[in-house]
Amino acid sequence: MVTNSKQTQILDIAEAIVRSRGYNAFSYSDIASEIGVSKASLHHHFPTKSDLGLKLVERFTDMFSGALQQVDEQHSSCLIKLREYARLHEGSLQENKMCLCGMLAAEHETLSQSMQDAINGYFDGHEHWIKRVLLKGRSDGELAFKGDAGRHAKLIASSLQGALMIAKSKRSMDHITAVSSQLIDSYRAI
Amino acid sequence: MVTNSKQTQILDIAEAIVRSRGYNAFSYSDIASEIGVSKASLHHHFPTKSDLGLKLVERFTDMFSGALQQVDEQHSSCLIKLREYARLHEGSLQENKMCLCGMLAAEHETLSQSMQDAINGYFDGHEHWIKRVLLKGRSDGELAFKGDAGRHAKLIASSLQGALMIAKSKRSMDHITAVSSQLIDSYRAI
DNA sequence: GTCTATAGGTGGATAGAC
DNA sequence: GTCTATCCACCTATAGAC
Repeated sequence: MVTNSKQTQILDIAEAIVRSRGYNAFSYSDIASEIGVSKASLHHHFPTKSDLGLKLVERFTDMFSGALQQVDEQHSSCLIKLREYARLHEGSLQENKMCLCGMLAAEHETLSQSMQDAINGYFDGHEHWIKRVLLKGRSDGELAFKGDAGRHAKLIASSLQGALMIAKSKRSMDHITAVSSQLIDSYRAI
Repeated sequence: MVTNSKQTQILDIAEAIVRSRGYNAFSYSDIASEIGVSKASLHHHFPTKSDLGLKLVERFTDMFSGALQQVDEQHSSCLIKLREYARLHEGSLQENKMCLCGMLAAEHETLSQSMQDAINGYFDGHEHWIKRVLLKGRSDGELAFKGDAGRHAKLIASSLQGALMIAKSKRSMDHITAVSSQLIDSYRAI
């Protein structure tokens, strides 16, 4: 895939704004003034705001999938995989940004059906990945937890999304690192 | 405090809209059409949107404090207190609504300073309450967890906020109940 | 692909009559 | 306290020239 530089530039700026202020608080005008083109030009690349929003979600989902694949390739330890998963969220807050899909989940009811579906798909993918890591880690004796792995996966994904939201609101790296490291500690065997 | 019925009515409707669609996706016009008054009348009661928003947060914080106080009075078991805390969040989703302050935390950067401060105060209060319950529960031998109670309090508050957000997005009571009950299981002694 | 111009709508907020 | 009328800024989106 060749990265059309103009579209990429638009998506980059749009993503940054949405992740810090939300979908309903951003406009084509914000992007236009930031990259120095007219609003009409933006409509040439993304006819409607919903088109742009959907691309944002798809690109973010792909990006995160790639990151998780890299984690899978670079680490065999499931404890470390889990820690890397948490760190991906911590990194988000260093730029004072939420997870794109976490932000959009809050605004879910105001979005187009296609965006809603894509967002839910994002979370399903996360739960699936975490569940797989948990099961493998437990059978390896590296992770310890009681009960259904799927429920734990939901808990882990939810914790990090909630932690990001609260930490961003408090502008507190301390909050996200506390939650992140406490979470890992809770699943470490021994 | 006598409840001025008109202001209460306005706040009730505003809260319902914000908790389902968010602060930036709601307008005086939405409230006006729902209760059958003009926008100008609303401005008489709440001069600016930010005034209205601040009252919403203050009222919600008071309401939740009252609920927690009731939990403290009605239950001596810290395990049950914790479960009741989680249930307060589950109840929210039954009307397909987020926690007011969770929703506003996502939109935090777009809000007035006074609203931002009030929202952060809400979360501080929660962490404080949970931490106290955790410490008492552990010393009673009813709850079990390793490490700092403050970090666990942050984890618990974050989990439920995140679970609400994802569950609402998926319209899945299953998601919030899974997280809620898994969370309680994790802190139960034995 | 980019622009100017503009349409058509809605946002929060105010003036002033009743 | 409530209304109508109105202001002005901003929104998403389109038309049509270059």
